[in-house]
Amino acid sequence: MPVKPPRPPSPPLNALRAFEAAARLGGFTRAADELCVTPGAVAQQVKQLEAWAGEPLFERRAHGVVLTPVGKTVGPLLETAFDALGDAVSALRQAATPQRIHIAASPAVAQLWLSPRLPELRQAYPALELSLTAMEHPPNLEREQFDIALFMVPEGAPHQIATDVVRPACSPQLAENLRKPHDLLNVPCLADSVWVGDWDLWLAQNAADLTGRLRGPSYSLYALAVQEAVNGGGVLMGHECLIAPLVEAGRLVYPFPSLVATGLALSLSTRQPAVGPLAQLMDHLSSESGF
Amino acid sequence: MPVKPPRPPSPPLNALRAFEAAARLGGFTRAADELCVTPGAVAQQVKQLEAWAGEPLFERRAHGVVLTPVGKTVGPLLETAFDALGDAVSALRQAATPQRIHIAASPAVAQLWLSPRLPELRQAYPALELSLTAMEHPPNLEREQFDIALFMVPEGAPHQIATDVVRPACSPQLAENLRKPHDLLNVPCLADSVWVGDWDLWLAQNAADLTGRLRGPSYSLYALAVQEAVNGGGVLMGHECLIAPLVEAGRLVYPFPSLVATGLALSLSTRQPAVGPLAQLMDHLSSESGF
DNA sequence: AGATAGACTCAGTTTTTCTATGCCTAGTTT
DNA sequence: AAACTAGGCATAGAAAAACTGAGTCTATCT
Repeated sequence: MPVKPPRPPSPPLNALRAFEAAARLGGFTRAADELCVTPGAVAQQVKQLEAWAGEPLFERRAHGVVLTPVGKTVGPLLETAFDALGDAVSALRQAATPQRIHIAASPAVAQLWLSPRLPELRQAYPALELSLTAMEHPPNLEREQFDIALFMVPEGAPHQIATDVVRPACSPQLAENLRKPHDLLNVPCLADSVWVGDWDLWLAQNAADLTGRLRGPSYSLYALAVQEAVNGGGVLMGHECLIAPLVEAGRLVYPFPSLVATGLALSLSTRQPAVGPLAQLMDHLSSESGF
Repeated sequence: MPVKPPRPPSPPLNALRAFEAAARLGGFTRAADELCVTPGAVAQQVKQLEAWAGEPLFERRAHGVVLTPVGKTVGPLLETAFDALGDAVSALRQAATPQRIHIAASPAVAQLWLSPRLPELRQAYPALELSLTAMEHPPNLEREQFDIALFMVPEGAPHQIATDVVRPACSPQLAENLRKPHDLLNVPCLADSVWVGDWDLWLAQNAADLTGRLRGPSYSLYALAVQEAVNGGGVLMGHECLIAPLVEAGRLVYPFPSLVATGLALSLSTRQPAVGPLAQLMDHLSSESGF
């Protein structure tokens, strides 16, 4: 009859969070990514929670983990709880510093779409403190401290700003050598390492026999490829909504008329109730489809 | 336009918990008590959260703290969130180790009421691993890892096992010298440092003029006072439901017939849905009013 | 005026958490 | 079949966070 040991301990909150993320995302690596730590850290936290519970919560497989029955029971409950916590934190931020707005965007969108519009935004809302973070994948707005996410996502999301269509684009000089799709074999075709399928997509509709036969450098950032195209370094698979300003300015031209939809759309998302300055900003950005 | 700084950080979970407890309980000291840390630790956590939010959440006063408007907004949200978290944790414990039951009880109840009943309980439910923690104040079952709390609380709570009535009690030998209340002036009157008002309460109904005139040692644990009374060391203000076994065994007697209700009741509480072994145990204990 | 309750600060220590590294396993590709 | 890859595991050391303890401070209460 142990009367002494002070109290039965609560499980560490961080371990619960790590488990919740791993359960929701289905893997330690993805959880680690969301929590901005290494997968090893998540593994340790989960192990700690399992030690506390006295039961394994995940079954370890070679390619990822699967929830045990106990884990399956608890996962959704924790998810709800952390959602509530996220709401509370968000309310705190909203109440304490409503003028501080964090925007997340993919690197390409941040540099090509948003960056040119920022000066105007700052002028329209001088009271706001806008900060912008570039990241590959859309953050989970329930969990991460962003107010707005601006990403290319599969069509159908609310607040769609523009559907994504692609077509080759290059500098005016280079365009003179391009009469028909087969001329692409003679120039560098710039590829982006994120949107790798773009060329194949367009070729499938326009010159299927060229698939896989184009050559050219690839870039880790789409904006770099765009820069290269502007400099006449090659033909880019252009996402219309991103390079529109450069086309209007005449620095890029479209050598071929055919455009192909990627099935994605540039879309704006936020937490459910956008109020105050955030709501204004959302409206402003939504209406901003043209330039 | 800061694009670099990895991500806007989430507030530390522990700071949120500390704030939530402080907001709910209305003070750092009480929060510290619930969290099993020192008040200084809570103060630091809260300060950390305030630093994160960029706004004070509490207004510091000489006698405790009061929530600022922002704090008032966020407090209830966090409370809800941590309630949900508590539910999830509780479900985890229930799912992982249903046979492990933690009981919290006040020291007096633990030693005098529960302890004698434990052997029988263990025999009735051999599969259960019962552990018992003694504490002064009832724990918050939503937050602390107890399955059952057994305390003297103001009457009206559900699962009341016995209403609390007091009357003097002493060893049979000592009782021979006690014919009328005024004889109490000639013997040590044992007092408990927790239930300090007991004597006054009884005297008020039976010999108001003696109030404050009785003398005798006081004990930090009621069970010590009981032991002393059994040994003939003085007259105890006896809580009937706690000393009943000793009275039945003839080791204590009641020298005066008058009994007074304290307005408290021994009651059993648990989290909402008691299921499985826990529910059985609850039933067993509830029905256990007599001995 | 003195006592008190409650919160604050700060330094030092303890505890927790994270990273870095290398290893292991089981699908997938060649 | 062999090599490759994705994802998890374990460990040690390093970094960060949390906690304690002691001494202060300041409005209320007596």
